[in-house]
Amino acid sequence: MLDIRTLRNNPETARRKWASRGLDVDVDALLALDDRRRAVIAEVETLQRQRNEESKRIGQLKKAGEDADGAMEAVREIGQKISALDKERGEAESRLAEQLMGLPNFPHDSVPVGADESANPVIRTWGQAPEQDFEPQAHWDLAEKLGIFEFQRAAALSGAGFSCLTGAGARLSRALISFMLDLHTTEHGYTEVNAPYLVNDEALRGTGQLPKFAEDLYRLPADNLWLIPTAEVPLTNLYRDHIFEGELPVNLTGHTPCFRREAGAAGKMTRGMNRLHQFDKVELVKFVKPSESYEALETLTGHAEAVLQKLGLHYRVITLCTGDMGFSSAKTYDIELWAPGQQAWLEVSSCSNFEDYQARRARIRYRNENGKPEFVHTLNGSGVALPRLIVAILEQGQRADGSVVIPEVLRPYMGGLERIEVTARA
RNA sequence: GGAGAGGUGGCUGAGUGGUCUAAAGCGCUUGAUUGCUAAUCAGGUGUACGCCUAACAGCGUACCGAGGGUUCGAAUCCCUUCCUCUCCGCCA
Repeated sequence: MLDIRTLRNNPETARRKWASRGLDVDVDALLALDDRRRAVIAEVETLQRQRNEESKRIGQLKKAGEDADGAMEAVREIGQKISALDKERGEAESRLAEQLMGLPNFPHDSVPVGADESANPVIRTWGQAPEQDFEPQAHWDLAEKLGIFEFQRAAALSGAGFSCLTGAGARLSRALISFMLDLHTTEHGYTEVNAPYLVNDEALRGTGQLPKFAEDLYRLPADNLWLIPTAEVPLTNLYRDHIFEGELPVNLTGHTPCFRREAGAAGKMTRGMNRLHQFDKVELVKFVKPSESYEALETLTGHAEAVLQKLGLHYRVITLCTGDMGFSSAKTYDIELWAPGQQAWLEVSSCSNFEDYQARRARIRYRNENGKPEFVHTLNGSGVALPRLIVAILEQGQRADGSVVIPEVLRPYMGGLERIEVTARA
């Protein structure tokens, strides 16, 4: 959520920032609503002051044994005015808050302006495509031969969009989770968190999924809870309503499954493990002072890249343009892995600086140099998502005979296994 | 799931209708004093919003888990709800 005062002070900037995201926002209407809200507040508070003074006087009169009936009647009338105006105040405040909650963050000035993903610049590429003097297979074909996925059986349980890893596939998944968590906790300075997978409305409002994106989420109506679409939600909201007292920066990492309805994904690349309703992910979350957040975004992105570098995987980093950025973000880098079997780049991580947008919604603050509470900046990024990482390991690591080489850093987590062989299926 | 107890300022904890603009203690902080430390004394010590501003200055309003109600007036009475603790039951 943005600060209404920012809009008040710079309405033109606000219009321009939202326009760069393709939104035409009626800023004047918002400001008019804000004017009315403040006028009502001033009126209510004046009346409340009168009531306080008069009530106190009534108490004194009664104590002195004097007649207070007239005064009581007068205060009763004030009270009636207050309740009428107070209702109006509540309406004005909640209407303004709802409207602000529904508006996305401002893009940072360094973000390239563009309409859609075709305007996302590639800012660096790491490694190179493996030399494969054969026609590389897509992972869904490889998986079949390796006997490590059970798509059909998963679909029988839960429908399309669910995967089931078996044998070396399941172990690979577990190995990757351990490897990534170990890396982030021992070399990158993150604290590991094992957080709830079910959260309430308030948590989802804090990070920006609600109220606008309910259709992307799985909901449990009997308990009024939602399945998390990313660990960002529980990890960031761990510090909802908190004031940090000098312990910043705070860095959290955690592995969770993620649940997404993918309501708008019809027709997109959904074969194999490219896009699932449930997948595992290791997430990175940072709480930092505002002055440090853009430096922290570079660091965080580097931590996600380190995972891929240690695994020896070819990837690239792009900057999302204004039209392609997520709702709450001020600046986002996407990391994409090369999938030779599909001749495609697959997004495995999205690293964002939300500035104070989430912090204001979730009321996450710290004490600045003057001891005054101020909103922190929050960041997060996948470090990284499992399915597409496995896709890239399989497709980049495949050999002519269909076997797949396990990256060296993973072997200790795989009981020393060096390759997954085609004969693996029982 | 059943029975009971409880949620008050950074912490402990008083407060059952009108100087509560919340006692006291601890912590923190400023100053004084004693040659250092310590001790003692005096003062200060929350958050949000609004008004006014050069101001993180001043004035005001709200906030005693949350929401609603009664009342001239609510931390205090009533209702709803969330959470915590204890005991019992069930259970990985």
